[in-house]
Amino acid sequence: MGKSVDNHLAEGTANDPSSTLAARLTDQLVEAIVSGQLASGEKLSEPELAQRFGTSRGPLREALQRLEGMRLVERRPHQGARVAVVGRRELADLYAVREALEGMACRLAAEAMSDEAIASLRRLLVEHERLPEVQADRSYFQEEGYLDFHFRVVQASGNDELIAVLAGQLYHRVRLYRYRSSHVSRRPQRALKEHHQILDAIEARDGELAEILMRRHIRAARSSIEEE
Amino acid sequence: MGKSVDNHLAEGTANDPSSTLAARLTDQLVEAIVSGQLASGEKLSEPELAQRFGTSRGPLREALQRLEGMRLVERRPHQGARVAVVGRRELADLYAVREALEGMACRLAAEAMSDEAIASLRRLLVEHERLPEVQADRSYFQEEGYLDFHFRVVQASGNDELIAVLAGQLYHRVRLYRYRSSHVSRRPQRALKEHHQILDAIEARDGELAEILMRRHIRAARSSIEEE
DNA sequence: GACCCATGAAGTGTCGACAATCATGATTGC
DNA sequence: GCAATCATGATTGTCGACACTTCATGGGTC
Repeated sequence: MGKSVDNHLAEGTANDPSSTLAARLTDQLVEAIVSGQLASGEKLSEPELAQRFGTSRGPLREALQRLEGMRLVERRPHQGARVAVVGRRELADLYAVREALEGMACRLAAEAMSDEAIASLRRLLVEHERLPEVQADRSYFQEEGYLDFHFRVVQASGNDELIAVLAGQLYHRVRLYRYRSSHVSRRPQRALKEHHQILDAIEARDGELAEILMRRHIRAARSSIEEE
Repeated sequence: MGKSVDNHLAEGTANDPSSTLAARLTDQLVEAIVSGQLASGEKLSEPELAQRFGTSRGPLREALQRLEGMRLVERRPHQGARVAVVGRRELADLYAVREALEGMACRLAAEAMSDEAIASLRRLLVEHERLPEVQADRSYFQEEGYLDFHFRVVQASGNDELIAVLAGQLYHRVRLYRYRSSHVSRRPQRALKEHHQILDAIEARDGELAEILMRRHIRAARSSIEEE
């Protein structure tokens, strides 16, 4: 999963025995949903899932609750949980919000990001460039590397509310759509180039430009998806 | 609580017997936290709270989980839950995000809001004007009426992701700060006037202006708080 | 006197069982 | 034959009890 490039989004406390069972279950369910193993819109039976993951309904319900918080599942009283459906409509809304928030994140990151963090992120982009999928202009590392860049920029903004909203909710739903529709960017090299440009602006401490570039980058990605 | 002006934020399924116990508990806890009955940073003991609300730990844990989703409490494994602390730093971050998102909401609302909804919101503002606290320029209806306006504009945007982020998380944290610090706006009449101006721009279908006015409105509120 | 370790209590995490609710299909009445 | 009603099964919501972790207290040692 993590491959050679470390992935900051997926897999949190997956195999940490000191943590709680509910937390591990949450990670497993996120993976199962995002990977399409649990289909979009599918009904999630508590007894069945509990048995499948070898646990009782208690921690499983807690995990479902957390997934509801991430808006990966929808629960209705006395009716159970279903995997969220992220269609074109939802994705358009999602990207509109991303544009506003990540543009702002870029502006802040241009002021707050440390030189070391910038250098580290640059190395990550270079690593991505060497990936065979990208070289062949096929896909951008399952889109996970793509989100990893965005994640780091958002973290560098230093605004905890912003980080919570994007990393805690929106990115999960983006991942849900990407996998479900087996989406592969048709413009990996182009996207990677744009990432470099954005990082250039951040490095030059030009927040205004960084915001403009990021907003355009997200709009382009959105168009690319909508044209499919 | 609701008073004569209906409040769309507080009190969801509070006394709906058909709903689940956990849902009602959630509403009660939100009220208790936002009203300061449960102090900021206070440790929340599950057995104690369960007894106080006359229920078992099961539904109570579920309610705490939901509060964690709203970021009103923070839970740590094997250590329990504490009421979230929203200080000046957090509030500044919060308002920065609000500025970006609600500005966007205004732009969308200018396109999507129905004439009836505009008229209804206008009536709400006129009602607010007649409140004695506002007339005396003392406070703007416990700040709840204030948020109610913002809530309606956001809903009118039609962007479900936006609505979920603002109404599901950010507004709760704003409320937490406002009550905790027994905050009362020192500029209710001014704020109300700005609300009218924003609605004017929406009514004129001028999204660009509506966004500018909303952003300035939120910046002004933020300054007003920071100067206290 | 200070530091470390053991012991106890309190609290959280997990489990299995019961009760209430909803969905499905058969039955009855028109 | 069709619609409404009722019974049945399964699932969700709730509860009480047990196991494990954490924190505080007290005793012992250096």
